[in-house]
Amino acid sequence: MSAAAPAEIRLTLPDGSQRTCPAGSTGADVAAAIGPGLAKAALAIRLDGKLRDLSTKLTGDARFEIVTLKDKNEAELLELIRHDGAHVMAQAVQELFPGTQITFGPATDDGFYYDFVRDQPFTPEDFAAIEQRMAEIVKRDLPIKREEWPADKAVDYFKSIGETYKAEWVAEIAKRGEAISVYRQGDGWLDLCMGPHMPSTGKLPVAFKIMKVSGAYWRGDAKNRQLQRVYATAWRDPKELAAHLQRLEEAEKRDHRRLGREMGLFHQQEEAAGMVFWHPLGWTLYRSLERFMRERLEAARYVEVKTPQLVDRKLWEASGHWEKFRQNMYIAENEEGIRDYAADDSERIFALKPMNCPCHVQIFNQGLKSYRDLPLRMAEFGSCHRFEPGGALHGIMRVRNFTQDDAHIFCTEDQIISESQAFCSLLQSIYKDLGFTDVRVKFSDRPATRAGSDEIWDKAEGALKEACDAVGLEYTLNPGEGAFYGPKLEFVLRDTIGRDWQCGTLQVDFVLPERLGAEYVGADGARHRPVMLHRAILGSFERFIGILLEHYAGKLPLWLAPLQVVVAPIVSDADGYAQSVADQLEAAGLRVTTDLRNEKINYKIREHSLAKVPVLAIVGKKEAEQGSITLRRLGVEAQETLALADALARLAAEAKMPSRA
RNA sequence: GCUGCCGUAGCUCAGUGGUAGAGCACGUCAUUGGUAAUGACGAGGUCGACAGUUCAAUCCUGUCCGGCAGCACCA
Repeated sequence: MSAAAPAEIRLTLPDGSQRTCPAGSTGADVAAAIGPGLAKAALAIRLDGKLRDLSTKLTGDARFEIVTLKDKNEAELLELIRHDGAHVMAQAVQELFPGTQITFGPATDDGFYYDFVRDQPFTPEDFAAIEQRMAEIVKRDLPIKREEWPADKAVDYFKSIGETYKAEWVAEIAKRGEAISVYRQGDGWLDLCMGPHMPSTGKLPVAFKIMKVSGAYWRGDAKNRQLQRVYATAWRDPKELAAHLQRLEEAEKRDHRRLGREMGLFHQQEEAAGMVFWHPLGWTLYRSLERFMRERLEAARYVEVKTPQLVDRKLWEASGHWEKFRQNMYIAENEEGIRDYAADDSERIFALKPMNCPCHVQIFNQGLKSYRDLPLRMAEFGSCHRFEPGGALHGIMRVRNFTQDDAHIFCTEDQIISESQAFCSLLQSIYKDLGFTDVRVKFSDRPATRAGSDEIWDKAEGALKEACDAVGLEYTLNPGEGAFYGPKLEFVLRDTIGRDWQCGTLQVDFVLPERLGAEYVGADGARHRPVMLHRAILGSFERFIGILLEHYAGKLPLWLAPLQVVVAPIVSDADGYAQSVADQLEAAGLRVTTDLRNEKINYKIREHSLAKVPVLAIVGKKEAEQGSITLRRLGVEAQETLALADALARLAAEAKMPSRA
């Protein structure tokens, strides 16, 4: 501390009041001065809005806040708790399993994990023991103290205790010139950490649970050694923990794989791993979505095409996919001697298309294009095959055969901006109609090695940003993560349990037109390269339907529901009337069936409710006599008896596909 | 692909070194019942595949296939 430091410093508390204390006091001192209750509850302080250790020495005037379990900044508080939790778990594991090395242990959205190095795998049976030891460490109430160490001391220390990964990491931090801080928990155990932390292990709420263990690569690189990642969830109190576990259970109920079975939409089987067998109802849903997309694309002046599944490798060589993407491609080689005729092209090798772009360029290249033809928006619901690694497959969200709502916009450089804007606005309108307003956008800009001049990149990056701004989409930056052929936007939706899935995308491409020789004649009479915008809104029908199912927990909006109405008579005397009601509903454009089985109405309601049929039309003697129907909505006990004509009109209106506003 | 776990009836799951069980679903019969399960009876499985150990394997071992979670990769 410099000699000029004032003897007294002034703290401004959250309520605006001011308080003075001797310079060099700690947060804990101030808390104690305010009151013993607060001193006990204090977990950390906030100095000018920044979270700090309670033991931080106060050296100047500042806005000052004491953080307790009641802190209003829930996210920051939880992170503090979880970060401590990670350390407590690490200590517990090292006490229980000597010889285990520690590496990284950050907080996550619902808890924390820690990556360990240990030859023997952790098993779910170990979880209880670890939890118990953690609770014990909490009970020991070990003081947590920050220490700043010179880098070489830290390297030597971690090496001396066999923590080679920590030593490696310290060396790296030191190289960047950053300070090395360690947090000591009790007398012996310590971990390299930036902090902040709570003052002692006793402050950690015993509201954590170890959830799972899995492999994870050191520094996130598959070439490195695989570590064991132990995940835990952690909360402010046991009630919150219980609520979280409850949420997970609920999420499981809306898992798209489960709903797909319960609703009779699709199935998958090992003879076609990573592919989808769409059942009649599932395919109806698929087609509704397809019809919706087709209408929107037509309104947005796209033209639709269809291109081959199997294409000679020559095209993939020209496009660069053969070199860059071959390990993900299904290659069809001709087996010798299986045909009883001589095939002209038995020597040739074909591959199932993993992407549609090269095929679209082939269409573009037919006939000489003029600048007057641009922008040319070429759409295809293109079925693509990619040999995805087995561990990546996930229901219908990550498959090996999927159908992209793909399109390529061939345009001039000057049109990038307007086309990007038009696309973002189309995308946003479609997401909105499908019920998604919480869309994450990631913007990836120029990577270190890239094609195209800086000038063009400036233009392309600017266009993508402007397009987001124009329709009010906020994005986060992924610096340097763009493709080598151009910058991109990724539109990400989140599934039930918080996993993110990329759906839409917009990519500017300066390279493929070049590689595949696309050109147009400009106003100047000379030939020019068009720019290609690769874009998708749903991403793939398969993934998007999975997201839709989870988003709505199977309770799809009426226009998307594959089976919209089931007409169920209460007694068989009403069968004839039920059939006539169904016929009229069908004539009004609804997807409807009857349930004439000899079952009680309770049974029928239960069954169709479980199958997520949105509307049940119940008819008994009363309805048959009055010419009415009684409607029951999915998940709603209330019923409503309407004149048939009214019901028909109402349901038909409700079942209308959203069209361009 | 990597790590861990898993694969028994259509589904959800018990179970055992001596070739298997429940609930629901399914079929038959009876029941005509006003808003989330009517009852009785019946049929269903080479226990994922292939090898090995064993007198004997659904169970133990190995390999493969598939699934789940995470990592890596990706729409």
